[in-house]
Amino acid sequence: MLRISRLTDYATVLLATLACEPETRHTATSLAQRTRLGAATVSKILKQLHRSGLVLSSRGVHGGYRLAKPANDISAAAILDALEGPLALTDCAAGSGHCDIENSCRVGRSWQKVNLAIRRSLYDVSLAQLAGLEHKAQPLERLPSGLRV
Amino acid sequence: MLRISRLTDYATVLLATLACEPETRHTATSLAQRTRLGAATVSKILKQLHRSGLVLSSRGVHGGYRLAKPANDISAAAILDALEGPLALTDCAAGSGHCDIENSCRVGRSWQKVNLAIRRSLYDVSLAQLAGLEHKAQPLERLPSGLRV
DNA sequence: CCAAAACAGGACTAAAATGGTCCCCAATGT
DNA sequence: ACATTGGGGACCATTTTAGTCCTGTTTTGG
Repeated sequence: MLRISRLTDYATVLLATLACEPETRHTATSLAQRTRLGAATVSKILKQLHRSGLVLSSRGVHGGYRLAKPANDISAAAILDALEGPLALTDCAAGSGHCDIENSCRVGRSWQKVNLAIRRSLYDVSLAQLAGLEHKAQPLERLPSGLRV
Repeated sequence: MLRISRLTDYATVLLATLACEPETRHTATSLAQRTRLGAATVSKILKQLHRSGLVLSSRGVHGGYRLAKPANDISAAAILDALEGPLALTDCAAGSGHCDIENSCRVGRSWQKVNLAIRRSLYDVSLAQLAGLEHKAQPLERLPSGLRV
């Protein structure tokens, strides 16, 4: 139940690897070797992370990827968002909205609260923590306006 | 991202409907009409809820379903568990365990913390709240031993 | 004792999401 | 130039999901 996709899991591993050496450039190939994931898959994920602004990239002979921000400033929620887009817990919450049922709509509203609670949990975990680089607990970026889990 | 299945959403609607009249028996057919969901689908969900012990059923001419417990004692987590089984946020966490990668394992451990935080959020929402029958906030059943989100 | 009403269990199928691979293009540095 | 590396998709196989249907079983009432 309520699982994140495998790609998102991989993304976390990749980001954690980057977080260990934030200064150096890492090519998709080298990251694939380190993590034992398929090269094509790794590349795909990194592209996505780049689109979402979590990593910086440079092309060419000495190109590669590195974190766009300190690992402390990247939340689990941001990683989830990057890979799995702005979906909500329920269809109803996603907003396309043809919620015929009176009763269900009350329910739908309540799921939003759950959404929010979950999202808050995700915001409270940083990449540094996920990577085990944690030094001490530290206040993280706060929930922005749009609330979707 | 991180969405619950549609069936689980339906289940919530059904349970909310039952919660409105906890004393009376409701047939699958009548619930289907009230909620405008397919009769077969509703039936399937109710059977599952029965297997999980969230509703009581009786057969025969005047049979039907009703809540097994007060709506305040049914948590969102219990509903999720009933419909989506004991899966975890990540494969790694689900435990079949051939986590080759050193790095990822550290990550996997950390996802567990996130799991726990999310699960706690889900335990703190009752069916009564989801159904909008809430009177006042009230301490709910506490997290049992097994921790999986 | 039979028939109708309801639930129980599970098989089956169509549709959608997921994960993985490949291909061709653009940039960069030697 | 050319080798290297990322960028953007298309594409396909597999799995998951959701919905339906069929064949019991239990209960009640006539």
